[in-house]
Parts: sequence; C-alpha cells; structure tokens
Amino acid sequence: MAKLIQSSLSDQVYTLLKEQILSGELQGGMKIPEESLAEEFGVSRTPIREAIRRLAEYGLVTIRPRTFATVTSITSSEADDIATVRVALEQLAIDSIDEASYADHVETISRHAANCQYALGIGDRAKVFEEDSLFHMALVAASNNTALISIYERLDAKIQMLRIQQNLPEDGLGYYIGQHARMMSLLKNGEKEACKALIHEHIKHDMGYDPDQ
Amino acid sequence: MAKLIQSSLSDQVYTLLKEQILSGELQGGMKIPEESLAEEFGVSRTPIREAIRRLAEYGLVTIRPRTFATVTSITSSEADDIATVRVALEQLAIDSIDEASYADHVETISRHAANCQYALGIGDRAKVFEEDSLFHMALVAASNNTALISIYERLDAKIQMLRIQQNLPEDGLGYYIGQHARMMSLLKNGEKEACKALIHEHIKHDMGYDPDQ
DNA sequence: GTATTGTCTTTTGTATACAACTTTCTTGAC
DNA sequence: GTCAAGAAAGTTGTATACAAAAGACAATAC
Repeated sequence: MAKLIQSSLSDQVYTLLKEQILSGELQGGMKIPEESLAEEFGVSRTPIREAIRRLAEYGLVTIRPRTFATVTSITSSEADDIATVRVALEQLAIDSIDEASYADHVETISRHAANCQYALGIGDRAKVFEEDSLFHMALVAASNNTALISIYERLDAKIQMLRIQQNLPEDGLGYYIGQHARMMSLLKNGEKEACKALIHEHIKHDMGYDPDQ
Repeated sequence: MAKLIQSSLSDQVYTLLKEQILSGELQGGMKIPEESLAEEFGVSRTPIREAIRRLAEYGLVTIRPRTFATVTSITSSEADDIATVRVALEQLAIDSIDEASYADHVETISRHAANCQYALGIGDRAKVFEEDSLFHMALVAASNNTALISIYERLDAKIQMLRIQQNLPEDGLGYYIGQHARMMSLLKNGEKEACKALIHEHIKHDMGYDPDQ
C-alpha cells in the first residue's frame, strides 16, 4: 500500500508562498512579515520562518536581517543575464536529447504546446505563460539530465517572476508561440543546430530583446 | 562609519555546516541530527533547523521528513550530469567575457592559477582542489553575469563534494593543472573557441571522463 | 522460524515566550 | 523650521516545551 505522507505545515506554507509569488499575488518588493503571514495561514511563526528561509535560498525572497523579508525583485540587468543563461541551458538540453528520450517525452511536450496555442486562442494570457513555461520545462526534462533540470527549474521560477514584473506587451505573442511547433519539428528531424538557433531567437524575443544586439 | 552586522547564529551554523560538508568533514550519507548539532555548537535547535533547511534547498543536505537529515550523496549518474552542465556554463562564461572585464579579473584568475600550481608542488592535494575551484569561479565571475555566477556557485559546491566522495586518482593532476595557464593565454588572445574546447577536455578529465566517449 | 503486535526510544514538527535589534515617533534644543 | 536625542512600537532571533511521528526491539501467537 502506498504510504500517505502528510506534509508539514512548513512545506505547505513554502508551496503556498511560492505559488503566490509566481502567480503575482505577491509582487517583487512586497514585505512579508512573519507575524502577519502566521495569522493569515493560522499557524505559528515557526513554519513561516522556515518557509521564508527556504524561499530566500531559492532566490525568490530577500531577507534583510533583523528587519523584514521582501519578495525579490529582479533588475533589468539581471533579466538580461537570466535570458543569456536560459538560452545556454535550453541549447544544452537540445544537445542532450536523444531519439529514445524524445520519444518518451514528445507526448508531454506536444500537449503543452497545444495547450499554449489554445490559451492564446481564447486570450487567456496567464495560461499562455503557464503552458509556455511547462513546454520549455518539458523540453529540458527530455534531456534526462537531473542537474540541468533542477537548475532550470530555479531559473524558470525567476522567469515567471519577470513576466509578471515587466508585463511585456502582446506584440507578436502569436508568432512567438507558433515557434513551439517549429522547434518540435526540427527536433524530430534531428536538426539540432537549427533548433538551437530558433531557441535563441525565441527566448530573446520572449525576454524582450533584440537578438542581434 | 561602516556598520558591523553581527550575523545570526543561524547564518553562522549555515556557514560552518557548509564548510564541514565541502571539506569532507561531514561526508555524503552521514546523519545530521538537530539535537547533537545543537550540543556541538552550543546553541538551541532553532538555528540548527534553519541552517539545515537552507542547506537542503541548496542541495547539500537531504531531509527525510519526520526522520532525520543526511548529507546528500551524489550518484555517479548525477556526477555525469553535473560535468555536462559545468562544461556548458563555463563555456558560456568564456563567451561572455569581454576585454575590459578580463582586464578587471585577470589578476584574481592568475593568482589562483599560481596558488594551485604551488599547492601541487608541495603536494597539498586539498589546497590544489580549493584553488582549482577558485580559479574556475574567478573565470566565471569575469563573465559579469550574476545569474550565471550564482548558478555556478551552487554547482561548484556539488563539484567539491564529488571530489571528496570519489577521491579521484592523482594521475595527470599536473597535466591537468597545467591547462590553466593555457586557458588564460588563449583567453588573452581572444581565441575563445580554442579556449572552450580546452575547457571541455579539462573538465571531462577533472571529473573522471573520457572526453571522446 | 516467521510474522505481528505493542512498547520504548529517538528525532522531528510546532507553538510560545522572551530578549534584542531596527525603525519610527516624539520631544526638546537651537 | 530643522536637527538630534531619547522613548515607544514593531519585528526578528533564539531558547524551550510539548506533541506526534518514525524506527528499533522485544514479546507473543501461529
């Protein structure tokens, strides 16, 4: 029989806070005092503190010692840096995917591509971003490189925060989302270099860049 | 006047534990019960708990809920994955370094290269690895990419754990360390592709691989 | 001999109390 | 009116107490 592990309050608070940050409910710069969170969640300060410390280690929260913690806000220079690293990591993922692994993951990858396209159709902007993240995450997962996956997860969280923070314009969102299908077809045909080039353009566009600059 | 911030016990324990893990004093798989650490450090369990949670988030500690925490041990398949990501990140760093930034960092980089060579000469193996880490860290720092630097720091911690865990043979350590100087000269001449190729060989050797496999 | 149950021990998870520090507000001097 | 010093309020940092869960071990049933 599968064992049901009841997760600790600390874990639950951690998950909730992370969701609130990634959904934009808690935005960059906002104070998150332990006492008021404790009241809000109906627990003592202990599990709140642990969750906040963990989130700080994760990079989503900034602690000012003996003062208060805030939701981390990302500067535009950091955004540039994140985009650069993201390109490198996704390109590494593409290099690492072999045929067998692609076959294993293609179903998940296409599902998120389709969901993303659908969300675009009905104008659900939040859903577009969510499914876009899941698409890229699935691509990276197909690399089967655990170190890469866990690093990318962390980076993805920051990317989600950035999207909320900078609230990019809608321009070309359709074109951008359409690239997912092209990536998949290039991957399927083993045209990795072309796929990597497309990813470079894709991400630079996503993150508000001129790819040629 | 510069303000002296006295760091919290929690921070101190965090730093100490991290050092003990990275130095090999605490090895992979070892139990780290809160109570005994509390006695050892002469503090209560509270700061110990916070430090352990943060280290778990950092990836150095594995928590088994309601049971105990252990120092994370890295499987050989994860070691492969880490090496692959490491190559990609260092190559990205090389790509990102411009002349001005190289000029700013060359002093630090060379110092660690020299220290590493010296440590090799006097047969101080631990020091060789420490300075080697610092050399690579300095190289990455020259990229001026904050996201890359913080990701690499985390990865570097795992690399240090691996070195202790697998206790690689001495074979070719001299040859390997000698590559540092070649990297620097390639960088200085702007031969980035050659430098990246060398880094690939260097890391694969460091981490116990056949580069051609 | 094996499996099961119940007890004991160990260790974690959470709440709470208090001390210490930071910030803010107020008061007073100039 | 402005600045500085001191008091007050708010928040964090740490210790401690207790409850609850997991694992170890012995006793018992079959």
